[in-house]
Amino acid sequence: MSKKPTTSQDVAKLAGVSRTTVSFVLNDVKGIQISGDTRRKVLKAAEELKYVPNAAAQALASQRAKIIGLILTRSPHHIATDAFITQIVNGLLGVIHQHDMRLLFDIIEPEHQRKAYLQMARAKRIDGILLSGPRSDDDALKILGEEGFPTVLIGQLPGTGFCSVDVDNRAAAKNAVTHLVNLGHDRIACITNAQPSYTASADRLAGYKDALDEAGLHFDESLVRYGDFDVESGYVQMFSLLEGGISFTSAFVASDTVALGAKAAIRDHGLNIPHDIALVGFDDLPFSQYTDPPLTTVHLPVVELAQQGCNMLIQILQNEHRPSQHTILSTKLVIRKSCGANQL
Amino acid sequence: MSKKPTTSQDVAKLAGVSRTTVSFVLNDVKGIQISGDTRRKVLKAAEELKYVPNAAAQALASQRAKIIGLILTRSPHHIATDAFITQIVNGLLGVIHQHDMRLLFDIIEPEHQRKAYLQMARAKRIDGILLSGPRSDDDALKILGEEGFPTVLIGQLPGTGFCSVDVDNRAAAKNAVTHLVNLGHDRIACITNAQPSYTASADRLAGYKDALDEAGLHFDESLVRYGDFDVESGYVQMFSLLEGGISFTSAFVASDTVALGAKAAIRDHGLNIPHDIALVGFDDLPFSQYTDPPLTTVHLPVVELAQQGCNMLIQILQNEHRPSQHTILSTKLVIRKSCGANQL
DNA sequence: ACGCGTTAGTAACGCGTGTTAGTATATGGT
DNA sequence: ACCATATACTAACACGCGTTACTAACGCGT
Repeated sequence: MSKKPTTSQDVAKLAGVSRTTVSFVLNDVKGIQISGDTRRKVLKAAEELKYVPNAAAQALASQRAKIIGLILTRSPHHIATDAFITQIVNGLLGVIHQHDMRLLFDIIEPEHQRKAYLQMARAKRIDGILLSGPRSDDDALKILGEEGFPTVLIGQLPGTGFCSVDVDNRAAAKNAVTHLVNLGHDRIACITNAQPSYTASADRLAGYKDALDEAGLHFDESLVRYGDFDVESGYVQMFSLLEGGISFTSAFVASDTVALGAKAAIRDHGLNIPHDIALVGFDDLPFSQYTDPPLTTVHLPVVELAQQGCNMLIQILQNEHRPSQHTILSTKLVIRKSCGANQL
Repeated sequence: MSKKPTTSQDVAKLAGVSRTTVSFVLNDVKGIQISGDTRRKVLKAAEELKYVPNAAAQALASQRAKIIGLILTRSPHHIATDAFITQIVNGLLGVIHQHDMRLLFDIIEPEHQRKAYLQMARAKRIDGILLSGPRSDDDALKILGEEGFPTVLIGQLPGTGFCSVDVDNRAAAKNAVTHLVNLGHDRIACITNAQPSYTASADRLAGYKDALDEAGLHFDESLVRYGDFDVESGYVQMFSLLEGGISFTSAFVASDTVALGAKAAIRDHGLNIPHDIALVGFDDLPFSQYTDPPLTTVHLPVVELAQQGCNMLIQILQNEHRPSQHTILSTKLVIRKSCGANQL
């Protein structure tokens, strides 16, 4: 059967030193003198016994779990089609591994178990939290802030003291819509990526309005629909627009995933992209350049967002000071064929 | 600043009982008699102090971390476009939450840090491992088996004693290719989802051969290409086929992601799907029904795979016995338009 | 011989919880 | 009146490690 795992005591015994010395050597503690001779003995013994320190004991003694938590606050249904997660996790793991930490991943439904990540924080199961998709009506998050728990938002929550990493959704959206304006469109529909309680969603819609304003175009409420993260919502909302009786020649869809659904609806109406309706998305998901026609969209530096957010968090964990930093990464409009600009 | 977190000792003091009693009450220990009166006192005190047990201390004392690890053994590059992860995680979290556990997520590059998850297991950072994409040349995995660490594979590794959850890739591929045969195709190309060292990839290719055999068709090596998880590889390999000089009227691409790239290559050659080339994919990713034309593909019950795998793992963790169980879930061919069967 | 700093190492406590073995009080049977 | 048994709780140890405070030995100048 499975014998007892080896402890640092075993290593100490084999090396002929005290457990303290083993700890000093293996952790390479500064300001402590250990002769090269015993150092080698300890390392050899540890190697021989294949010693791996017990994570729980280490965490308990050192008060650091060496785990950071990535929390998404969306319903599982919305997550299912979210192509970001993969990229976020990817960016994160790179940084996390560098610091010899691990990633605890969880999805919290805003309605149900809002306090789940509060628990994890209080239980010290995780040293810090990276929270994607923060919502203003999240009181667990508020408490986290009051208790001073190391937290970094991917996204933003104005008026709170949280560190955050984000893009300028509003400016990016404005830029995308202006591109359509410049192509001669004056009736531009809009489908958001989500309900407006998500700040990113509200900001992108605001950017859409900004572009219309600047172009002197009338903002028509009946050309606006609210997506809900997933492909179906894009299909449904675009369908609704097309049946709405209000004509339009182009659409800004604030999410590539939602745009995929919108595209299908346009096709099912026998219309051509970009000839009948020019389409611009948002996010630049991995598959977006392979749709037919390839989707013009706003490139979101997701991997960098995750990396910088993670670096910020780790910095907070190391120094105790926390300057309430806000980083804004830049986006870029990627012009492909769905907008009609690259026709030939 | 942040005051000291409350311990069970604090709860005990406030409730006027011993720490032991607090533990008994909060853990609802069976076979121990506690009067309803003190039980209430303890619960009230815990509530009042917002007591949350320290995870590390619990883990150390109980020898159970209440964390299960999801390990993917692929390079980050391959992960980036993997649309499965989201679904796997989703299925997993549902089950994990039911058991009051958490998910540690990690991606291990086979080349570099193969032993990383061995470490996590030995450190008892995780109670069990769910491993997706097992490879036969993974010696860390072998050791895990020898040490009897609770492990469930999503996928298969014949000849080892690991529990596993999988689909019958071979039969599913055969079924998909037979569908093309029945539509009258006799020159059917094949692009695999990955290198053949991944068992799933080899199995799907074998299924392709099976279908040809059964139909009395000649297996032509020059109609086979090897994909590499991502969209680009599909583009490149389909390009190679089209330039190969060997004519074919249909293709079985053993991954929807790879098929997306293949589709783009076909389009860039000015060919029509399904008229010139009928296409069948594999996986049924969320976006596959929204491609143009919608992709005929083999539906993989990813969420169920994750759920059943997780249940299996938790069962192993609870009972000590481990029957080396293998579950095979069924797939289903989803016929859309890319194969040409639903033309009208 | 003595004092003093430096080097090399250790004993012992604390982290916060689970759990076993044991104690004190009430209950019931003869 | 006496023992046996159930009830309701607690003292004390264990989990494995980090870390502080302490000691022993050694060198070196006076």
